[in-house]
Amino acid sequence: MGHMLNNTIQDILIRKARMDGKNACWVPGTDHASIATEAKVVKMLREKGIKKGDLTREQFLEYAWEWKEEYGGIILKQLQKLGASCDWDRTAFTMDEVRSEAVIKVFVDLYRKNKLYRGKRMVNWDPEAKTVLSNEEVIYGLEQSRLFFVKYQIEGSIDFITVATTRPETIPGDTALAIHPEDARYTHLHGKRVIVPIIGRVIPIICDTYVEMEFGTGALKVTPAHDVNDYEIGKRHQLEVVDVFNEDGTMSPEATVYIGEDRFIVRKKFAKDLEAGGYIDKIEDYQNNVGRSERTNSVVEPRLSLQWYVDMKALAGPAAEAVAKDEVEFFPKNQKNIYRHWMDNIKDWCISRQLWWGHRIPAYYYGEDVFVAETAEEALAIAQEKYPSITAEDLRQDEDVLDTWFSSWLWPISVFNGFNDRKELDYYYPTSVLVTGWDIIFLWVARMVMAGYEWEGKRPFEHVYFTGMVRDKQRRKMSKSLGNSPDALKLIEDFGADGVRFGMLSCSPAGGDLLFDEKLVEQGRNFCNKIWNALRLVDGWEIESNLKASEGETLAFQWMQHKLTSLAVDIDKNFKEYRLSEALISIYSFVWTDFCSWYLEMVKPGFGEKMAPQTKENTIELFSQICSLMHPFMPFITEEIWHALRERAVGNDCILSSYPKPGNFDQTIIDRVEQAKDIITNIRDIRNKNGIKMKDELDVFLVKSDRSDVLLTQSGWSNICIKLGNLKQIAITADENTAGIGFISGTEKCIVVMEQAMDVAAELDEKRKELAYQIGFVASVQGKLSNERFVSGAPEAVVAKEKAKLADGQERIKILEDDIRRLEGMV
RNA sequence: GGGAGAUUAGCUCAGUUGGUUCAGAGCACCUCGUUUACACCGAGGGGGUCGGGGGUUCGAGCCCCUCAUCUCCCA
Repeated sequence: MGHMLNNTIQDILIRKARMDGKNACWVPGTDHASIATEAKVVKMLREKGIKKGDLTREQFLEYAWEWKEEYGGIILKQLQKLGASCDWDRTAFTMDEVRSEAVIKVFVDLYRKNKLYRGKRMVNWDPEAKTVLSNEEVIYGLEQSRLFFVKYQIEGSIDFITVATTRPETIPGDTALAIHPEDARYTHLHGKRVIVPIIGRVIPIICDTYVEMEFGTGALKVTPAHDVNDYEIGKRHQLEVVDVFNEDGTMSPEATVYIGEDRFIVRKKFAKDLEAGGYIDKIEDYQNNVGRSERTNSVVEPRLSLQWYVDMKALAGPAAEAVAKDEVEFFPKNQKNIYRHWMDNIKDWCISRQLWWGHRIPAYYYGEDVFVAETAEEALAIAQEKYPSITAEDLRQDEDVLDTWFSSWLWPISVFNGFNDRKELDYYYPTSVLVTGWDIIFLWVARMVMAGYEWEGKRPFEHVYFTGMVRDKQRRKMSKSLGNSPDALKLIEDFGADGVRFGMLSCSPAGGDLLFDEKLVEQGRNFCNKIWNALRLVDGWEIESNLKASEGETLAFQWMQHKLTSLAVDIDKNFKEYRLSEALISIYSFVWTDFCSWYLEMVKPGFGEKMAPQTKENTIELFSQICSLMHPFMPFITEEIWHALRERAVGNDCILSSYPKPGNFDQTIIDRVEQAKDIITNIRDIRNKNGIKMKDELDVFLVKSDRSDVLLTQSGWSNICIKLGNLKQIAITADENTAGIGFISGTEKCIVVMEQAMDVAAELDEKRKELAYQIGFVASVQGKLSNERFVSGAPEAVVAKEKAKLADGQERIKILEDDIRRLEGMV
C-alpha cells in the first residue's frame, strides 16, 4: 500500500506538471533488493530441494534472474493499473547494464579518492541470510529471556565471583571479567584472574567504568568477538578475541565445545552443563531488547568482520549544508531536523553484503594485496606493476556484493546514464522532486544528496516530499511480512483505480500517516459514481435551437466560472506547498456541492422541457474544465468524461489539456449567488420544520434595504431563488411586519409567507436563542472597539472589519427584536 | 540516555504568517424524502471549554512556560 500512496502522489505531480506545459519526465524503476530477493530465491530453491551451497554462483544467479523476471514486474504492473503515467520506455533496474556500470565506476572512483576503505568492524550479522545488516535493517524489540547467574572461580582460591548473562553460549568466548573500579564489593579481586567454567581458560579481572554496578551482580563477562561494547572494552585492555561462532550461527572450532551446533540449542545444552557442574547460582526470568533481522527475522549476531566502508564524513559536508539552506527543500519541514541530526552523527557506511544477488565488489586480491578496478583485466594490469609475473588466475575477486542502496543512491544520475553520457543528464539534472517515505530518509534520501554533490556538484532534486506511512486501523505499519496489507490489485478491481487514488490521498497530508480504511476508497468510488451520473444528466439534455439562455442560467454559469477561478487560486497555492490532500478535498467539495448540488439544479430543465444551446454549451465547457481540474487525481474517469462530453479531434485529450490557471475573479458575483444559496437553504429548513412539501410554492419577501435592492436587481438572481426554492415569487416588501416566518440572511430580513399555522412558540424560542447569540457577538466586537489600544494598535483594515461587523450585528439584533415582538403578539 | 512530534466533534484528520462568534471536512448519528442523473442518492439538522494550568498580547486553536498522556526516531 505504501507503493500505491507514493505512486499516486508522484502521478498527480507529474500529470499536473504536464498539464502546466512542462516537459514532464517520470522515470519508473525498481531496485534489486538484494537481501530480500536472495532470501526469497533461497527459500524457493529449498522448496525445490536445492541447497544454495550446492550451486555455483553463476547457477544461483540464473535462478535469481528467473525469479526477478517473474516477480519483479509486479510492482510495475501495479503502477500501470493505478494509472501511473511514467516514461515507461525509460524503465530502469538497479542491476541492468547501465546502472551496474555506474555502480562499479563509482566504487572505483571512491576508492581512488580515498573515500572508501576496508576495515574490521563489529557489524550486525544475520546468520540466516549470512550477511551484514545496516542499523536500519535491525528491528529491536523486548523479548522474554532468562538471566543466568554464573559462578567463575577465582584462580588459586575456592571463592567465586558471580556474573549475570543472558547468553551463556558465548562463555567459551570470554577473555576477561570486568568490574567497576570503584565497586567496593570487588576491590579485593583487583589484579586477580578467574577460570572460565567448563572451558578452563584463565582470564584476567579488569576494571572498567563501562560496567554498571547496579546491573546483575556488578560483574560483567567480556566477549570481545560477540558484543559491540565488549569489543570496545577489549580494545582498551588489549584482550584476546575468541570468535566462537561460524557465519551461520553454529559453534566454531574455537569454541571447543558443541562445534557445529546452533547457538540457541547450545544455549540450552551449555546451561545444563553449567548447572550440572554447579556453576549456576540462580536463573531469573528477564526481558531484554533483542535485535532481529528485518528480512529474515533471525536474531542478529554482533560479529567482527572485514568489510568495505564508505567514509561518510568525506561526503556529508555539502549534503548537510544543502538541506540546512533549503537548497534541497523538505516537505514537511520537520524532516530537516531529523536529517541534520543524522548528518551530525554520521557513521561510516558498511557496503559489503555476503550475498550473491547484487553487484559483485570490484576488488581483486593477491595475498594481502588489494587491487580495485572496473574490470578483472584492469585489475591484473595494476597488479602486474607490482608483481609482473602473476596471471589472471592468481587474482581472486571479492566474493561479496554491494549493499542495494549503493546502487540506489546514484539513481538521479544513473537513470539518465549520467556516468556515461551527459546529454540527457544536462537536460534533466537536477530533477524537480523526489517522493518517498520518511522511513528511508537516511537509507536513500541522504545518500542521494551526497552522491549528487559528490559526482555532479549539484543537488539531485529541488524538493523532497515525504509521504506518511500507510497503517492499518491498529496503527501498525502495513507490510508484506505482517500480511496486513490489502491486495492492491483487488482494491482497484473493487473500487476502481480512481476510487483507490482518491481514497489514499483524501486522508494523507504531507508526512502524516494514513490509517487505511476501506471506507476511504469507498468514498472515492462514490465520488466517481456521482460524477458519472452528472455526465448522464448533462448528456441527456435535449436542446432547442431557438431557445436563449435564461438570466438565471447565465448568472449560474458566471458564478461557477468565477468560483472555479477562485478555486484554481487555492489549488495553485496548495500544489506549491504539496498540500495535495487539501487540493483534492477542495475540488471534491466544489464538484459535488457547487457543481452537482447547486449549478446543475439551477440550469436543469423541467420534466419534458428542452434547453437553450448556450446553456448546454456552457455546462459542457464547465464540465470539461472540471475534468482538467480533477485529472491529475483521477485520470481514468476524467479522460472518459472528457471524450463523452463532446466530439474531440484526435489528440485532444484531457491528459494534455491545460490545467485551469489562477486568475482574477469577481467576488461580488460569487457572494450574491452564495447569498441566494443561503436564502434557499433557509427556506428549505422552514419547509422541513413546518412540514411544507417541496411542491407547494411559496411567497418570499425581502424587507426593503439598499442591499436587498441590489440583490433583486442582479440579473438572474431571483430566477435562481424561485427555481431552487420553488417559490411563487421573491420580492421586496416595505412592510417588515408582513405575516410569515422570518429569517436573516447576512443582514437581510426575509419573510416566508405561511398559509398554514406555524409553531409560534418554537419559532420564538429559536429567535430568542439567535438574539442572545447576536448580543454576545456585538458585545465582544464593542469590547474590542472601545479598547483604545486595539483601535490604535491593530491594522486599519482589521479595525474597519470590526466596525462593519458591529454594524451588521446591530442590524441583525434590530431585525430579531422586531420579529420577536411580532411573534409575541401572536401568542 | 539523546532527539523529534502529537493531543481539536463518537472516529480519522484539516485549521497556512495570531485578526469575524473560528472552531472546519469526511465518516458515523438524527429527521424528512418514490420531483425520471445519482439510495454508491437528495434536503435539513444535532454534536467540540481546541489535553490541564499559567503567561505574552488590544486579541490565542495558533506564540511562550509548565504539567499530564501518547507516538516515533537515534543510541
